[in-house]
Amino acid sequence: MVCSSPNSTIVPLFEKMLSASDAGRIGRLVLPKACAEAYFPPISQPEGLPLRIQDVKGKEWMFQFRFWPNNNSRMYVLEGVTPCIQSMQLQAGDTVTFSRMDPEGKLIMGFRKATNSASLQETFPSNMPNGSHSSETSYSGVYENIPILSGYRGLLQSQKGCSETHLNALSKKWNSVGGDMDWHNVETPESRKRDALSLPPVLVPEKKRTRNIGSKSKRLLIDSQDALELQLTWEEAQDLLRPPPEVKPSVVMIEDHIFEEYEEPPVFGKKSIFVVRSNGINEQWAQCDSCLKWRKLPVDVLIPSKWTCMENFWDQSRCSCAAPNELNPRELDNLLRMNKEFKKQRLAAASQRPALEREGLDALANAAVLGDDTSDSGRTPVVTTTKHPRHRPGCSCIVCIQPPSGKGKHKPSCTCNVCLTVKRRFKTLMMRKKKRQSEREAEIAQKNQLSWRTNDESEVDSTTRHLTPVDGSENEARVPNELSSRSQDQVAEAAKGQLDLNSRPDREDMQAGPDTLSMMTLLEEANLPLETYLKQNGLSSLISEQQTNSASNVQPQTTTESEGRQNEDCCTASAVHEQVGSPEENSEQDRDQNKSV
DNA sequence: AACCTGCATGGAGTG
DNA sequence: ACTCCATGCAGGTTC
Repeated sequence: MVCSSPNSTIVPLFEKMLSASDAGRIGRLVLPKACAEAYFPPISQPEGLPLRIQDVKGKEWMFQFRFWPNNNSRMYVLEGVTPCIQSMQLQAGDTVTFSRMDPEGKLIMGFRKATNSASLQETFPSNMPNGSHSSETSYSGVYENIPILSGYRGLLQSQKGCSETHLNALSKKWNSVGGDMDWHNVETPESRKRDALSLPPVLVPEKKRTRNIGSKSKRLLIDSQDALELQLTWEEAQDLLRPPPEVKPSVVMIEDHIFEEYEEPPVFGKKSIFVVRSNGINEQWAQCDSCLKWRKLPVDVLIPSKWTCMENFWDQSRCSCAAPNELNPRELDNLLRMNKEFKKQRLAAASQRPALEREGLDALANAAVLGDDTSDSGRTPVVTTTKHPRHRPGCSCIVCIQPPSGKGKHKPSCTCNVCLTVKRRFKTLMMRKKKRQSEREAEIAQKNQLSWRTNDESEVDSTTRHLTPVDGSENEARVPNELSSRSQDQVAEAAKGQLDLNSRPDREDMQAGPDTLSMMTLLEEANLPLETYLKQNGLSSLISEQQTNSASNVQPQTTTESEGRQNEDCCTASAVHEQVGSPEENSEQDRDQNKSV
């Protein structure tokens, strides 16, 4: 098991699905070029250099990181991986992940078995002190996959082959509306058990299929609308996940948040409908599998996938299929209609989310959907709070507490999670805007300087310099510090207050360069007056609050720190998002330099 | 013969 | 047209 000092953070770098040849006996793991160049030490000789990588059990492996010249390019490989692959019992189709422990810069290798419920058994380094965990159980690991597919066809595509995997990793690990327990899933006998219980690994007996598996997740494109539907289907599936009966979770307290950890995989429960009566009373309705009558249940009960009136322990008068239906046809119709309507609206809203909200305001949009839905209230407005697994009326997570359609009665001084998040995210937007401006200014200044500066290499800025390929000997000497120095640069960058607290690392468009549409949209949004923004998001009640606050500009660092504690969904991921930005850019610079040399 | 090493080839995706 | 990368394969080395 990987252990780190309390001040260490584990930064997911990239992941690679093992091809047949990667997992084969040759012992060569082909690395995505961009990832190798961005995250591993630069090498200028084909021989490369030895790389020490620790696996999740704490075992250290020494691989040869090298490249082959190939078509005027390079093909990066890790040699000698066979023992490690075997140790992890990996095969073609499984995924290995590479992370870095900062500030030591130690490389860490994890893996994920290829199954249909992949992230359930993700095995990652534990002990991520600065990482974020939400209050969800490990079931949310499944949910974590959803954003990856959520309407961003480009997400699984290559972004120069690198961030594809990176994003994937980040989004799985650190994106977090639903929380993140992947990091909990350290290799344990229990997780092994989970492996055994999960769906079988993708079979890869034939060459053709092997190619498909190996042929990069980036090629598994998915149409955005399909993805949305898939997401909803997934979400619906999450509603059905229940803790296994008779299994007591172990409760862990981390930074005042209670985490329930289950050793056993979830079981499927029965779909039920939640209703809030006009008098404010919550109800849960479920349908008997035998007589198909609907029965009212206490809101907090979880029923198994097969459920009949006989098991209606909460209402003795209706614990038999012979008992009359509690709902008249009209009520039932209304109930079902509302539920259907809700789903439809959720789909529509998801596909029309504005760019700004894509930035990370999904939760707010969901709130709007919920609100619209309730506004369409019949006698029995349906308020489904099951935004992710096991959410029920009364749940106080950030998703469930959102005000209906933003028409909430939140006061300017409200300090609820939603209000804080909205305020904070607005501040982030403003910070970004400022950052862009200062960058532009710096750029102009730099251009001016270049006009009189010579091309003396000693004047190349450190970021560029440390990524410039050097000769082998220098390479070797630099190895131990290379990664950590990079990470320190990144940390320093983050410390300058350039964290994007709104970042959704799972969204490729946010990871792409500043010239992407979404970034432009973001900037445009940032240029909007706050009032406009708040109104757009139905949070006009916050306007006055913001006006009060705008005078006192919050220190970025402070924001970041408090963010980490307050908000489980964006801080860490955002930090990483920013962090990876530079290596990637640097990598590009590096490559350009290579060509020019 | 089996394994290792380095390069070549070609499918697939991108711009 | 170009890049990436999975995999093939020839030649060398080791058992």
